[in-house]
Amino acid sequence: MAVTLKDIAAEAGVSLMTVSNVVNGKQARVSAATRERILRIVKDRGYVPSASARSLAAKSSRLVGLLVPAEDRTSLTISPHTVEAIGTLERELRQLDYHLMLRGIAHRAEITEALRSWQLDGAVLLGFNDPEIDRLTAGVVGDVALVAMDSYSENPLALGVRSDDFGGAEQAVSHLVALGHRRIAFAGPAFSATGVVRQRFEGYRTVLEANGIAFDQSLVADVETTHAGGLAYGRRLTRERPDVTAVFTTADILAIGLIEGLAAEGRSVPGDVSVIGYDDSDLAVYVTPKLTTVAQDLPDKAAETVRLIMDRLAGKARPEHHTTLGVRLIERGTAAPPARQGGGAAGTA
Amino acid sequence: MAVTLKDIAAEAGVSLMTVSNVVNGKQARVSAATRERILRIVKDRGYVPSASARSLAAKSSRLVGLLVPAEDRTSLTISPHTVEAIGTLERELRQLDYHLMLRGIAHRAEITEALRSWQLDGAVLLGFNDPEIDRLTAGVVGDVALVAMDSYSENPLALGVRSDDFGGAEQAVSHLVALGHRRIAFAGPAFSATGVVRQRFEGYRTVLEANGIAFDQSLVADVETTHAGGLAYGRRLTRERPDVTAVFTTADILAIGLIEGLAAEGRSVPGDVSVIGYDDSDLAVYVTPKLTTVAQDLPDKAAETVRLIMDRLAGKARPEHHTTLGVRLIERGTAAPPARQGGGAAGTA
DNA sequence: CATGATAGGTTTAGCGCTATACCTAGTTCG
DNA sequence: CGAACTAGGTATAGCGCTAAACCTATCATG
Repeated sequence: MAVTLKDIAAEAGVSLMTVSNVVNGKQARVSAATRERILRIVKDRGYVPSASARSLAAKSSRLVGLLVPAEDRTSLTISPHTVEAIGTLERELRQLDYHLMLRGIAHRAEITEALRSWQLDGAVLLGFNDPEIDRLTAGVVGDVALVAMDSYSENPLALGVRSDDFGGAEQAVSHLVALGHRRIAFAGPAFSATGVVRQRFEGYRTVLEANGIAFDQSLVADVETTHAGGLAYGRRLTRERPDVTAVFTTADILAIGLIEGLAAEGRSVPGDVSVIGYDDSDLAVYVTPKLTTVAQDLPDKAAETVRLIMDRLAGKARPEHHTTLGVRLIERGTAAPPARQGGGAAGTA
Repeated sequence: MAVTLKDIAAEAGVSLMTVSNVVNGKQARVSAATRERILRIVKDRGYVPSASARSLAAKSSRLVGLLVPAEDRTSLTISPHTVEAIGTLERELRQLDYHLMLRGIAHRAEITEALRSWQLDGAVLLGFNDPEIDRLTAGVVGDVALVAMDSYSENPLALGVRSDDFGGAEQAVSHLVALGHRRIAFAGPAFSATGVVRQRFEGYRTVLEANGIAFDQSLVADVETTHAGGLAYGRRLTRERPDVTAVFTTADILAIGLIEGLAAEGRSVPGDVSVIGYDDSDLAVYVTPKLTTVAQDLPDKAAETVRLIMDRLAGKARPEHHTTLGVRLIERGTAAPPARQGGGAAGTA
C-alpha cells in the first residue's frame, strides 16, 4: 500500500493531526521546525493524500462535475467549440486543487445520483436547454454549487454564466443595417420562450425596429444548427425569398452551409447576400471568404464559471445569480453592402 | 445528511452487511424475501452509495482517469476530433458504472499523483507522444490499468489502442498511385522514431517502393498540423516543387490549408494537384470539393479502450498489449488522375 | 501569586462503507 | 446419533483522513 499520514507521523515522531495540519497548510499551532521536518519527510516518501478518505472525513470532495446531456445509447453531445471551455474549466479547477468529473446525464435521476454519490462540491451544466435545467435541478438539495452555462433559466438554485446573446445579435444586425441592408433574415433552430436563441432573436428584432425596418415573420427561418441545415436553407431562401440581401445566423456551421447552399444556386457571398455567423469557431477562418461572426471569450466564460462556483462554496453571496459576458463582432469577409442600391444611409465609406 | 446504509439497515431490521450485500448484488446468503424488502426501502428512501466511502473501504474506486497533456498556464490540448472518442469513452464507462475524471497533465509527477490520490482503477492517456508516455509511465506502479491511445510505445506497462496508421497511409498512397500519380509528396509534422506520423510515413514510403517509384527525401515536408501550416506549405510547394501532382497529408486541417495555399498560387485541387487528408473530421465535408481522407472509427476505438481496461482489471491477460483497429479511405473530391499524363515520364526534372 | 493567554501540540470520535470471521438453527449422512 | 454441512444471517475491525475537544508547558500581567 501507499504511504499514509500515519507513516509520516511515525517517521516524524509527531501525531497524525500535526501532519494533517501541515499537509493542508493550516496555519495552526505547529512550530516552523516541525513543519519543515514533516514537509521534508512528505516529499521524501512521496506522500499523496487519499482523496476518498478526505472526501469522507471532510465535507468537501474537491470535485466538480461537468454534466452534459447524453442519450442512453449514444455518446455525449459536446459541441466542438465548447471543448475550449472544458479545457479552461479543467485548468482553472486544477490550479485550485479541484478536479473535474465528466458525466453524461441521460435521465433526471442521474443528476442527483451523481451529486450524492461523489459528494460533488459543484457542478457545471453544459449544453442543456432551460426547461431541462429547471427539470433537472428541481430535485437537487444541499449546498452544491450548480452553474449552468448559457442558460436563461431563472431557477435561483442554478447560477448561470452566459454571454450577451442579445447584444451579440444587436451588433451583428446593426452592422448589416449600417451596410445598407433592409431585408435581413434570421436563421436558427426553433427556440423556446427563453434561452440563447431566443435572446439572439430578440436582439435581431430590436435592431430592425430601432431602424424603422418592419419585422417580417416570414424572414425568420427554423434551421437546424448543422451544415446540412444551412445548405438546405440556402437553396430554399434563394427560391422563396430572392429579395433577402443578408442573413444573420445563430451558428458558424449553419452559416457555412448556407453559403454553400447559396453558391449552389449561383449566388455569391457577400456579393449577392451577406451572411453573419455566430461563435467564431475555427471553421470561420477556414472558409473563403472568411466568415464575419460574433465571438465570445470562452476561456473567460470558463474562468467566470469557476469563480462563481468558488464564491458559492466560500459562502460569498453574489447579488445576481447570473453573469453575462461581453461579446464582439468580428468583421471578416462575408458581410458587405448590398449589391444594387447603396441603401441611402452611410454604407462603408 | 443523506441516507446511508445504516439508515436502510435500521429500517429493514437487518444488519449493515446484509444491506451492503444486497445493494452490491452479491449472490451472498440473503433470502429472496429479505432482498426484496431491502431493495424496496433503498428505492423508497432514494439511497445512493457514497463513492468515497466505497473507494476507501474497498480496493476499487470505479474511477478512470482521462489524462491529457496540458501546459501549466494554458488549457488542455484536446484535438477537436478526439471529442468524439471522449464521449464514447464516458458512455461505455458509465454503462459499467465506472466514471471518468478529466485531468490535465503538465508535469511528470502529476500522473502518479492523480493515480494515487483518487486511487484510479484505470487511466487513458490521450494525446501524448511516445517518448512522453514512456517517461510518464516510468514511475507508475501498482495494478492500475493504463491505456495509451495512438501510441506505438513498447512499454508493456501501458496497453495501447491505435488505428492502423501504416495501413491508412498505404491505402491513401496506393489510391494516388492507381490514379496515375508518380510525384507524391508527404506532408506532416516532424516525427520521432516511433509514433503515429512515423507509421504513416512508412506506409507512404512502402507503397512508393512497391510501385517502383524512387523515394525522394525532398518530397517529405515537415508541416505543422494547422491550417496555417498547410497554407504556407501550399505556397512553398508551388514555388519549389511544381512537378508534384499529389500530396498525402497527415491531417485534414493541414490538407484544407494546403488546398487554400495552392489556390492562392493559382493551382486547383484536384485539377492540378490531388490532396488526401487524414481523420475524416467534420471539416472534410464542409470544404469544396469535399476532402478525400482516411477515416478511423473513433467510437470503436474508445470502446476497445474500455474493453482493454476492464480486461486488465479483471485480470484477464491479453496476449498482445496493443490493439490495432482498421481504417478506411473515404474517396471524395480531392483526388483525381493527374492532369497531363498518367505515365511514368517524369514531368519537369 | 493567581490568572490568564498563548504556542504547540495530542486524543477521541467518527465519515460510510466493505472484508472477514463468526454465529445459529435446520438438514443431511455415514 | 453425532459430525458435517448448509442457508441466512451478524459482529468486528478497519480503510485514511479530519473536526473538535482537550492537554501542558511557558510566559506575561495586575
